[in-house]
Amino acid sequence: MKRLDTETRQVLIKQAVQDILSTEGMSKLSINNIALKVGVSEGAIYRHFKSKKEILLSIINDVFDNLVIKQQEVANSTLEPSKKLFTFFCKQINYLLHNKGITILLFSQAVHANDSYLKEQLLKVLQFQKDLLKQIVKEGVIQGLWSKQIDIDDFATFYMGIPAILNIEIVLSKENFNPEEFSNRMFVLLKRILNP
Amino acid sequence: MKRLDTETRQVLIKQAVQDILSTEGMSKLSINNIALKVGVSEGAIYRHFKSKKEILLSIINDVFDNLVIKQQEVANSTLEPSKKLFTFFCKQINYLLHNKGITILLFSQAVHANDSYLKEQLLKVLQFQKDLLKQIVKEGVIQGLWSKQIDIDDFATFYMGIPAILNIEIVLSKENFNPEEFSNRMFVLLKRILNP
DNA sequence: TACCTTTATAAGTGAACACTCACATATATA
DNA sequence: TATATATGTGAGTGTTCACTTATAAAGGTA
Repeated sequence: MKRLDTETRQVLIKQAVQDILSTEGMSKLSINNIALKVGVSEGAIYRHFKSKKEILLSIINDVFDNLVIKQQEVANSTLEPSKKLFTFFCKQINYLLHNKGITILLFSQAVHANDSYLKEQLLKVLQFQKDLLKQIVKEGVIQGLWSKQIDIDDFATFYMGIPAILNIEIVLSKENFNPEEFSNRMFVLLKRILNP
Repeated sequence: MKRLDTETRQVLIKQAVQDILSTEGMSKLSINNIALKVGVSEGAIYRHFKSKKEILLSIINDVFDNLVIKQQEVANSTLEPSKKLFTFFCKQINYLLHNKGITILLFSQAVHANDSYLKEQLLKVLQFQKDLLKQIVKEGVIQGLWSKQIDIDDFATFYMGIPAILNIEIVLSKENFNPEEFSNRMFVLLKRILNP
């Protein structure tokens, strides 16, 4: 068997996990199945991660680095709020669609997880995103772009329903699903709420 | 051990399942745990349901009889569309809050389930509700109550995000969560989309 | 070349899982 | 009271699970 250093193996293991999640689902995510997909023995998995939980935590960390931080950059940028919101939204939808395994992990495991620390970390990602969104909307309202009447927290809660429902739509995996179109259509509805 | 007829036992078993789901979560839903909660042996469970899957299917059937049919009555009633929508929405939120176990089952197991028939049945409930909602909105639009510009299917997709996100909020189980208020707040946002 | 660290495997461990079955007995009916 | 049936138990089944361990050997370094 070809030998690879831990860092390379870790990446391959996490890719296998995402692959299994998006094609076979949460219930098929066993160490045995991961090992099969990577092409090594079960024991080899434990050479690079100390437990199954550690693999999932590492993936959540990647979501933070690869998505949430990027969204934070958008929120803190000098773009006008309307453009910010759209970019923020698109980044999220695109990420979810190109990382279906992670989506299932985020929105299903947050509920299903029996480990409280893992659940906590998953919910932290969702909460962080919600807070960034509130920051953007607040700015738009202050600038007089959007209605002062809407409750920003309610809007943010409402907004988070879109990725949540997208998760279900991904599982339904409709053949004729167009992510670009989905983003635009949902954004139209979001704007209808915000507009004065 | 006190003996009860199958129908009574089935109800008790299903209650135990919902109880476990809402307090311990999906991962603790084992036959052993159900039997413990009911106060019988594992074998006794199989006297009344032929498999674990059959228990879940029976519960989904109850959701149809106790919620979806009631929502259909609302949709087909002579109430004005705005009142229909509010009643429809409240029935759903109330049901979800008083049957937290079922909510977790609907929105998490639909994604997590490895059994395709079970998944299908869960998604059928969600689809049926979505169709009823579209019927109500269509009526309101035709009557000129709501904007002709909104895409009814998009609105229905958007709407389904609310119970999906409520599911996550239920798991977070915030102490100061007020269902009545939540319903009203979310409904305000829904109306903002619909209004011309 | 000899040696050492890292990466791998194969064969385990015990626990949990859904589910079965021989057998027991409460309860309804004859 | 005798009998049949429905409801219960407890000790199994085989499978899968996450994880461990003894051992091997690849690959870099001396």
